[in-house]
Amino acid sequence: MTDIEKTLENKSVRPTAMRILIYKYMAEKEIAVALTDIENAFEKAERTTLYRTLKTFEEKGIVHQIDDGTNISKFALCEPGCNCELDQDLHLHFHCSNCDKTVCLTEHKIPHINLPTGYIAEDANLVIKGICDTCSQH
Amino acid sequence: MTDIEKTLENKSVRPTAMRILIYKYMAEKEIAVALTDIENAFEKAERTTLYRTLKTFEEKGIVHQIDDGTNISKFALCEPGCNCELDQDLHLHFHCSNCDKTVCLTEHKIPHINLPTGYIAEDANLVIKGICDTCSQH
DNA sequence: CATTAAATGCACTACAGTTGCATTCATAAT
DNA sequence: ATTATGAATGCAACTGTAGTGCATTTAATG
Ligand SMILES: [Mn+2]
Ligand SMILES: [Mn+2]
Ligand SMILES: [Zn+2]
Ligand SMILES: [Zn+2]
Repeated sequence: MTDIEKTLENKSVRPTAMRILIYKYMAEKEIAVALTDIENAFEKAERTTLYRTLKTFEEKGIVHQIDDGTNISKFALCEPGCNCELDQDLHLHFHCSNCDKTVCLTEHKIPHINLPTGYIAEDANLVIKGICDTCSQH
Repeated sequence: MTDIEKTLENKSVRPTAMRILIYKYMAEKEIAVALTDIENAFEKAERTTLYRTLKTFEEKGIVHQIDDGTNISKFALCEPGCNCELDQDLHLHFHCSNCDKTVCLTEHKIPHINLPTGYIAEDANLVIKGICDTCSQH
């Protein structure tokens, strides 16, 4: 049994062939991926299966969904120990307006924000847009 | 000439009947509105006209577009003196998961964030999700 | 009134997201 | 080993937002 299979089983997700492929694909990519990215990476992939796989992964805390402002949902593997299903891993995300990639800045947490009276915060999303490290070198 | 007409002309936007109506509608609403909200508010409204009106308003700095994480673009009137077309009015937004409304917290600016080396910030979007002041009272 | 450009209305496209249902597959019980 | 069961997948279709092309109407100008 491979590491990926173990990871999936630990999260109560049956390690099917497609799920393992998707997990591996996301692990190799260092950036957040869209449904369409995965679809294009595997010629034989069925959009619905990918969609439901990502949904399952998200529900089981394997990936987290990212809204980077492009109106296309991105997904990234959760770090080990990340409890984002409890909204307790509020790291920020960076979207490069040049190469269009979105990355997790897992070490950079969203600072605490004081809200007006009556407002109760449950979750937060912070996206910085700009030029990524790769693009700024050229 | 009404105040609204003056405001539009000051921003080099011709104050047509529909534009005045849309502006008035947004001014009366205290919350951010979606294209569909406006469409439903005026039976006779043409979706394309609303779409292009909001686009014009945004280009001329009359409204700013808000990505509140719902994947439905919202719009809100800019405060007087807001220069959001220069990405210099980085206030945060609050989205209520109960009543689904989105509000500008114009007094609450997005704190400065230190990024890893090589990353250049140009814009930022911070959305807090939770329970709004109205919903938390009940 | 005639000219001209902006604004609007209508039709249609593009695409991410989503769902229903039939089929296949894996697992566990018999 | 066979069968029963539910999960996973494949296929088709639908939804809703966003966006574009083009003809027509409207408003400003001389
Ligand atoms: Mn992330
Ligand atoms: Mn705002
Ligand atoms: Zn880049
Ligand atoms: Zn509310």
